[in-house]
Amino acid sequence: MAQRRTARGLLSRGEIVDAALAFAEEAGLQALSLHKVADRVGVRTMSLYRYVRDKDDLLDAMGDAVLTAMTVPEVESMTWEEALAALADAFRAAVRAHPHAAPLLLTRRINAPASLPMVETTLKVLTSQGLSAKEAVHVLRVYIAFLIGTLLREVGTAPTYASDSSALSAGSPDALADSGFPLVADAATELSVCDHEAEMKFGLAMFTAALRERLGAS
Amino acid sequence: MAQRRTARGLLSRGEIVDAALAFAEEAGLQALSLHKVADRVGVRTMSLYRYVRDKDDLLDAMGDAVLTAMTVPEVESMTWEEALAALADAFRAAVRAHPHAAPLLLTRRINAPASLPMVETTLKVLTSQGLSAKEAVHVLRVYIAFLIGTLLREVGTAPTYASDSSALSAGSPDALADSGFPLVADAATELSVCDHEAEMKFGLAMFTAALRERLGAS
DNA sequence: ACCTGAACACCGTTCAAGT
DNA sequence: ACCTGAACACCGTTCAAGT
Repeated sequence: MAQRRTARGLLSRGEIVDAALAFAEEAGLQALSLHKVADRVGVRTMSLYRYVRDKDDLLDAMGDAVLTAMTVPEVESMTWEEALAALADAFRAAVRAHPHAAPLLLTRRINAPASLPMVETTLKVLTSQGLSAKEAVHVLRVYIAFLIGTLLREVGTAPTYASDSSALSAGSPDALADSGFPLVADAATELSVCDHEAEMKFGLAMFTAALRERLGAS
Repeated sequence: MAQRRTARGLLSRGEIVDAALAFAEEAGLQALSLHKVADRVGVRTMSLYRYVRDKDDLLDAMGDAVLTAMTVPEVESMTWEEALAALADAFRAAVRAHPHAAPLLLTRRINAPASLPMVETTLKVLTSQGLSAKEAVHVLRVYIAFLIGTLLREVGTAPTYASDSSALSAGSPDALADSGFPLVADAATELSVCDHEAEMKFGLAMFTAALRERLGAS
């Protein structure tokens, strides 16, 4: 073991985080343990503690890494509508690259510097349209809340991408049709299918419409 | 122990779920274990397995219970704007009643029948304004994504309601001002404060504006 | 039918010890 | 400085056993 280590060079925080991310995508986040990560990295569990304060610290670092890997688009030459769509796309791509790790950045406190490039660019788009810093922050929060809710739904199809089209609520159309709720029954077919990309586009269109009105009013 | 049991009557799934919810609010979700729940209920760990398949099954039941406790408002006499606001309010109240358990219903798959009353009422409001079942489902999903993202932010101030005003991203205004991102620095004050109720209202207003436009167009 | 004792493999984390 | 062995209290879960 010590040999394999020296052969590969020193252990590092980055190597540990990468191993943890790889493990999470293979086996799921619940299966992740420091013991398993250590195994994968070829080291004994306790060695991790030189690079990682905690299991929680590791989880934070994983979320951070996923967010850092996001490529923030160049928005200079775009309309604001295109820019917001491109930002959403880039965020979605980063999340989909690590669906099992995604909850770490979607649900843990985003206090990471890693989120700032995206925030900065979004604020640039919004303020370039005449919003004040204050208004831009409110609009940013609505935008992010929508993105998080939408991506959580997409990625919350937790176990290993079970099926591509997943229900909003109860499983089968039949269960919904027999639920005893007339409008749910009417919409059973629609409710039991979810095209994540289309839903994202639909929501972005609503968001854009609302923002356009707000911009016009100012 | 057996005495205490028979004195109180039989153990039940509901009693276990209630104890688990109470424990989660006191000690946090990460501290929740079947051993601790059993302790609280006055029983040995293994007794729980007669009422609960799994720890996961218990967590599902907890989320379900929180959602079931939601009082769906009577919307008959309201405008659709008021109805959507009342629904959001009711959902928010249910979530805030169990902030530590909230992630269970906000991030786990909502396949629960418990969500159907709220879905039914929302669909009623939307279709009453002339939306087709299909359109109503799309709009519903945007609405729910926004609510989930927003409430997750509010409640994600995880540990025991640490502070009422919480940051979107990096902690202190100072850290944001020194982040090297000019627009983030400009908005540092706004970014470091978050009035959750006001943000919810702001987002609902945007959602309502977008929906109004969509209704007018059809 | 309902609860328990004993036991399992596994977990996060510590501390003192090796090189 | 970096890694490890031994050990800790605690997990989720099982199985066979009590009443």
